[in-house]
Amino acid sequence: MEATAPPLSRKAQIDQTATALFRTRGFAATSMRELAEALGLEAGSLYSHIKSKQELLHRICFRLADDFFAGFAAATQAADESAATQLRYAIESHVWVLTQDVAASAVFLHEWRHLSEPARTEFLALRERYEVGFRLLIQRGVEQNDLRTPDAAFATLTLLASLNWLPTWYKPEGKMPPSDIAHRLAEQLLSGLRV
Amino acid sequence: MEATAPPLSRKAQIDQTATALFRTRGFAATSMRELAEALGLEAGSLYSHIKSKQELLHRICFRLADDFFAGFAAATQAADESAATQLRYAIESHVWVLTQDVAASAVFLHEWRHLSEPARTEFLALRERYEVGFRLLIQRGVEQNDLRTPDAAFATLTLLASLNWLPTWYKPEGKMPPSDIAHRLAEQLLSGLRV
DNA sequence: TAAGGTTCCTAACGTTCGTTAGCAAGCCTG
DNA sequence: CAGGCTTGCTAACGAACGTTAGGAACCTTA
Repeated sequence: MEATAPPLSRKAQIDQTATALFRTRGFAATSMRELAEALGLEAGSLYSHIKSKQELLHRICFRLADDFFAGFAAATQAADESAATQLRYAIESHVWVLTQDVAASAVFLHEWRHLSEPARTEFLALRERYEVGFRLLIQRGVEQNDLRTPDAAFATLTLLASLNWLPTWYKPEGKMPPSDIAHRLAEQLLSGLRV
Repeated sequence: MEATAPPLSRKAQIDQTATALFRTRGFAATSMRELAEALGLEAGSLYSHIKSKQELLHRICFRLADDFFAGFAAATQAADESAATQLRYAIESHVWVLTQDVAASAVFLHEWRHLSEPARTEFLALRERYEVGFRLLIQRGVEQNDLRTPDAAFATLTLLASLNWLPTWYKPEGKMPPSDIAHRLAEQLLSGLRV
């Protein structure tokens, strides 16, 4: 546990404020003047720290992509675990990353379309690769008779959909800690509703 | 089956094109000049048919809200059905509305935040009311021992999340007809993945 | 004390934005 | 054929946009 968080660099403060604004207002509807005012600056001053508005979005999106991949790699590195168990770990890791920075997650999930090329194409390729990781886990789980689904690709999409809706309702100050949320989500998605 | 669709009024054409642009570009990032060009018009000409850009978004969002409520009402009117069965019908209705106009659905789900007040607040109230409808079905299903979940509110959110992700990947020209998608989604969400 | 980096300012640039005004051609209805 | 509705144009409005230039404080390090 850290006693006090180290003071954020000015650049990090800008990233953080931009993330919050991009989340609530959307990237296109957030002006640099709004962002500057939220930081107590004039608009032009921002450009002593950043190169462009686009750079802000790029950093937010790709930093989170890194986090998701790192978490997935850690969740699936234990080769002696069953695919179903690895899937549970991957789900919990995904939820963990989402809850660690809900604002950045929301931007990651909804504002990537405003990335300019070639970043946008690169981003989509990363997302596709991440989804494939989940799909392979589900397929292996089916082969090992631990999971059951008529269509692994279909199941993957709905599973990630359920997880990715979380930033729209999750409040960090809520009663349920992220670990509980992760566990409950994994349980429900793996077990369904039916008796 | 209709032999030929009636020609769309100019206003309806504008709505349709605006929906497609709002979906792919986002509301804020779509200019009236872009919209006009997609229709083969000059920007000023649009205002012979509509009052404002905001009006376009308003009509798209609230028309779809009407469709969702109408479908839900039809799905749950048979009082002799169990809650679990009504839930299945409601899921299938939801998927049906989504697939009938994927572009409008995507706008409905992602661009409502750009509604100006008081429309935005009104919209959120409608969405809340809709979610309550689903939550009550799940709760009744649990009471009737047809469904099982530790937290009905939680289950409702993940269920709608799975459904609402559909417009991001559904292609109308795909092989799977909407009725199959609806059935499969309902099956998976009610049964889960586990053997 | 000198040098260099960090931080922020004012002022302005060219562009694009949503929207309006005024006008005109074509159409259906009487 | 007259009236009005639909449809579309050109031209322009004030405002807001992202970004840049040039300068001035301040802090740290040599």
